[in-house]
Amino acid sequence: VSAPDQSLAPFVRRLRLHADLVDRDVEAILRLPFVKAKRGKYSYLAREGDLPNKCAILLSGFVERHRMAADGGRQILAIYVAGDPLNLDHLFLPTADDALETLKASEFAFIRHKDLLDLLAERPSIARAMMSSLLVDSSIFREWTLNVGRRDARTRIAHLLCELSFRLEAQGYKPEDIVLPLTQYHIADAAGLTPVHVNRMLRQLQSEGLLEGKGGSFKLPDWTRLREIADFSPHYLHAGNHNSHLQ
Amino acid sequence: VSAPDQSLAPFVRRLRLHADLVDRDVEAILRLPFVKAKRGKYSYLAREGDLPNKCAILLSGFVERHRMAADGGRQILAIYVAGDPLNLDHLFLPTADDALETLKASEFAFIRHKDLLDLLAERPSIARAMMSSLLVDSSIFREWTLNVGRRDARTRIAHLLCELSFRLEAQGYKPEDIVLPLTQYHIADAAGLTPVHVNRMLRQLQSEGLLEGKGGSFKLPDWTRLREIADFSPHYLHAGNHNSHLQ
DNA sequence: CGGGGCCTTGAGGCAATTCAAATTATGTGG
DNA sequence: CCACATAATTTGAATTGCCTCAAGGCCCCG
Repeated sequence: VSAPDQSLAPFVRRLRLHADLVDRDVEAILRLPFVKAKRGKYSYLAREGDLPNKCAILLSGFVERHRMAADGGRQILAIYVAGDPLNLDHLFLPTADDALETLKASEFAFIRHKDLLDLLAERPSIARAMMSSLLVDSSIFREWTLNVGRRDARTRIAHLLCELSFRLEAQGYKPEDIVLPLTQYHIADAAGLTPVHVNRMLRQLQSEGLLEGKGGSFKLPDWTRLREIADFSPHYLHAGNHNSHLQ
Repeated sequence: VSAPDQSLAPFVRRLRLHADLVDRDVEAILRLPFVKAKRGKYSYLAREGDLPNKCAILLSGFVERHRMAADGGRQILAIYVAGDPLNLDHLFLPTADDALETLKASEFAFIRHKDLLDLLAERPSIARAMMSSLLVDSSIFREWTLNVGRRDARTRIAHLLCELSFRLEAQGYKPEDIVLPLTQYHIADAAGLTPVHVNRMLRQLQSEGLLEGKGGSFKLPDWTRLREIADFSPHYLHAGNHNSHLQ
């Protein structure tokens, strides 16, 4: 048997953040049938009300999930990084409740629901890993509510940047290589602020030496101090919390 | 065989909102071993960092889930009603990331993780129902982020009340019987506002005829109009969206 | 019938918004 | 590779929704 295609390796890395997988599990995932696809910047993968029959895994790039308010306001609800599954929800809920849009040119693997469900039925340890992954995503949604509901603008923005940076590092990126492809509009919509005010806060963070770069690509030179002012503690991400404690 | 205890019937009703269950499924759930318990008003069921080995199902009453910010601010992240499972997360993630606290005297069923996991392994349709339930909860978390991030105070509060009322109705309560046991502090912490401002908004809603009662027990006399000003549409609750579309 | 939690109201302040305009990047076709 | 169009950032000034601080009143429960 030849070595399988490594395209889904980032997905494996994501699953391994939260649960143990043995080699046979990994092989089974890598052998999943999938269709690879590329999308340009600001391209919609799904819209509210869609009825997808495939799950999308983000292999490279960045994707954002959002929902609209009646007055036209957009709330970004999640930002996905390489390795993240984007819409496992539709394995069990038919209709999409959010839109998915790329933040930059990105690559995806589309996996048919049936193929994924078969795998989960066959290999319980993969099913557990996927459950953990979904539940961590859920915990992240809650942290975003806390962020938007109870933290001031500066803290809120810092927290968002910390989380993304932390998740990218957990996925194997080196801190010094991390570049976030966010415009100030995206940060505003993720933090529940206006772009104007985001701008002022970013300049403040910059003058404090906590932030570098601009034009949609930020770097974080002083991770430790940023973390403090961001009220960021990574408990809620459950990285390294494996579920081997269960029988 | 005698008719099983009906204590877990509200849980069955919750699961049936999102997925189909046959009679044998229902029986299997009702026969789960559980410990019944009562708790008074404002009693903690769990705190951040706990390592529970049982899942709690809310049989009657109300429970709230919250997380704290560094400055002492509390963000309520979910409000649970009779039938809701409170912490299925711990089937797959060992440590609690939020606190759970009763809003009034309530009853619970505690089910050992092992017993629940065995049931899920044995009856895939129940596993699917539970997945749907978890994913709907996840969608609700996202709606709360939108609510807090992008809606003004009046809309935000109205939306919160609409959602609770809708979910209670879906669980079988008659609209005219619905009484929400929330203080203005709870509404404030759920909506990301201060109690003072909540008070002013409630009085405004009251003067518009959209709200009745006070002292921690609200009624909604004009559901239709409240729904409009609340920017509430129940798509995100996926009630009645069954997953029989698969295979 | 007394006390503590919860609600109510007012006045002043501030963080974030709105509106508007100038400046700087980005990308594309010639 | 430059010119041009468009998108994104930056800055200022005025406004406002919500907050803070403070005090008084209600009402439930012991």
